[in-house]
Amino acid sequence: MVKKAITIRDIARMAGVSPGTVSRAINSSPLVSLETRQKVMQVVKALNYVPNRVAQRLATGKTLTLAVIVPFFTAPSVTERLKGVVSTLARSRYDLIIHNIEDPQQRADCFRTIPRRDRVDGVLVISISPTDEEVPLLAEASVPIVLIDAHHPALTMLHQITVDDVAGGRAVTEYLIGLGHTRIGFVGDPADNPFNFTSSRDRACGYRQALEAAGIPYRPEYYVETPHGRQPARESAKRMLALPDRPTAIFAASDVQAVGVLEAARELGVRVPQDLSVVGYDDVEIAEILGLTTMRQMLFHSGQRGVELLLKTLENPETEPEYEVLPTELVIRDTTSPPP
Amino acid sequence: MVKKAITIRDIARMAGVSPGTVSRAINSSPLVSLETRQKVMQVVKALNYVPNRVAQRLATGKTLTLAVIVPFFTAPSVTERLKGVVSTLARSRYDLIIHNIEDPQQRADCFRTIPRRDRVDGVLVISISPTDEEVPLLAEASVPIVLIDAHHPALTMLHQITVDDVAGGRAVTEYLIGLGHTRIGFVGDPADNPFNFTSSRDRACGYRQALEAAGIPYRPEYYVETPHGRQPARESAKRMLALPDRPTAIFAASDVQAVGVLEAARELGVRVPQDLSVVGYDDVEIAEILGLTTMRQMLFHSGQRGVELLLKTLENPETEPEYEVLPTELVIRDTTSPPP
DNA sequence: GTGTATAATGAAACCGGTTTAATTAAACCG
DNA sequence: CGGTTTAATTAAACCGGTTTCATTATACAC
Repeated sequence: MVKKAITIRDIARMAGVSPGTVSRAINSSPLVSLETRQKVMQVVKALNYVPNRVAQRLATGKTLTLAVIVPFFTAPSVTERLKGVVSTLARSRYDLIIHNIEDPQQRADCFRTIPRRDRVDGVLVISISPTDEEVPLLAEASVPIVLIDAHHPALTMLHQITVDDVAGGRAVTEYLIGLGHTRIGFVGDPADNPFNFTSSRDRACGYRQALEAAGIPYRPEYYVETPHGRQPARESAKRMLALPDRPTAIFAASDVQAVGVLEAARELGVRVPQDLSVVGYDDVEIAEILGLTTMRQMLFHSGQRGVELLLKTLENPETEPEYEVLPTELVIRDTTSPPP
Repeated sequence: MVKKAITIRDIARMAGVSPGTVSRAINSSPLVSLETRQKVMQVVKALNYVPNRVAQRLATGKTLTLAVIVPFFTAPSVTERLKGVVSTLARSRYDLIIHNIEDPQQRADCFRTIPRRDRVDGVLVISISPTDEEVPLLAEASVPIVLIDAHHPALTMLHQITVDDVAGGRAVTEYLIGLGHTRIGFVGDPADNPFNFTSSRDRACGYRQALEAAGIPYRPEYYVETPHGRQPARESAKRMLALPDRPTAIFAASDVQAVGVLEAARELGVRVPQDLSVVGYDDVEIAEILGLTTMRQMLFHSGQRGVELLLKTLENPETEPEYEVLPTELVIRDTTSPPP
């Protein structure tokens, strides 16, 4: 039943050569004669022999495997980045192992155990900014690491691909202010969260900056933090829209949350964009479908670029670390207009 | 710079025992005294030693890795199944490597090279039904394989988790007929495609069965095959809705395509559901957001279940292969009504 | 024809663990 | 107290490749 796998020694015996020669023949080393190579390859073909990957890895010290660490990949923006990674890697000879982080414990384990030479050749981290305690783990890792949509000022030895979320948040808010809005709400994730997600926090920061610059006082009742997801955003938005002096525009820290805001408006009979402008962030597919005004990020491209940098570094370890700030672009659709 | 990794022999030397004893101590074998174990563990702790994974794999013959093969995971339904897989696996000790198939060549390579004992301990295949030529490859694979949303009658030795798409397609069509519709269109994927995707084909089959059973003649102009995706579906739907005798209902083979149909209707000023009923398939998140009537599949659950079966089989290779047909459920929302 | 560089191959070490077989030490028993 | 189990440990083989080093065969030069 369990047919014994054939090994390089079997091939060697049948071809009448030594295992070393078989290895050389297979790996197209110049140290083997054409005649011998053909003889070996013939046997290889006949027995349908494929070298044992694990043995190769042990012998060469290369795993030919990369890891990607993603937070609980429920958010479409994360999935989209992941697509960029997977798609770009499809054309390389590397395997990709995916590590899903659903709680802080897993996260700690991952950062400690994954970036090791005996497990993978390189690591991509998506949307998880390292905490100060995690910095040394990553800084001293024995394999190259690339942060995508994540960053830490102390990690200058790593490639980092980010977006300037503060500027993005500011731009969205300035756009709304430019339309004439002064009562502008913000619906985002908790700034203080166990995963150290920074994007919502940064966008909120830009939001405040823009308000301040325009001389619009910050009103706490217009700022709400809510667990990520559509439903929580909807509930929060409903409460905000029930205020006596409700906002005329709401900036959501992600498209997913913007959808929640739209649903809240619909439920309460608040018309969009006549009574309420809504802006999201990310420009995932749903935004286009719903005609949502949003700040576009290069999600797919960020994954793609991360892989490129990682592969480049694997080829040439001396590659200078890059700190790339990807551009964003405001996509104006049907959910924004001047205030009533 | 490249700090040499510490090996089990280093630990052995420092603890004053043999490598074998260290191995046993680490793996909590009963063949080591409490005293020795403590001594060893102390050194392990001090040097922060972690056994080399690759060496372990070679020595034990277990890879502690599973592979999942997914078709070019752009479709939300596939992503959703994958989430079920990843999420369920998070609590196990297995790594997951993901293989993305974007063209028939990759597919052939995958089926040939992945299901090998030296690469992974088990394989999950999502939404790719094997062709007749691929059957022997899978049947004779040396590791357990589970098909999710895929099937082949000859593969009775594999676990298969499917949905009865014919019945599902029939049910959707019967529902529309029950509402009074007789001019019912179908928008689906090409039945004949290089990936051997069968779901659209099967749903179309159910569609025809239902029409026939109701004595409604099948009209070729109401049946269209179009590349997967929103835009192609939109264009096809626009053509269908421009017919002099346009359908009063359209059944789309997936929610993604149903969205395209909705967009087409909006563009042409056809009101949904008053002038046109639209039904999708899958019940991905967008369906709920848009209020789309659709046939719900247990997407996440299918991934979860696939992992469960695979893990069970890995634990006990004698496990009887299961052929599970997951139920579907028609979710009626706002895009369907009796014909005008 | 001898000496030497070159090409091709084989033998053996190695990667870093696990596991079996052999060995030693302690415990038990009549 | 000698003989036999039993427990704990070591030594060595093994997993299946790659690679270094030594060896042999061939070609070439003088």
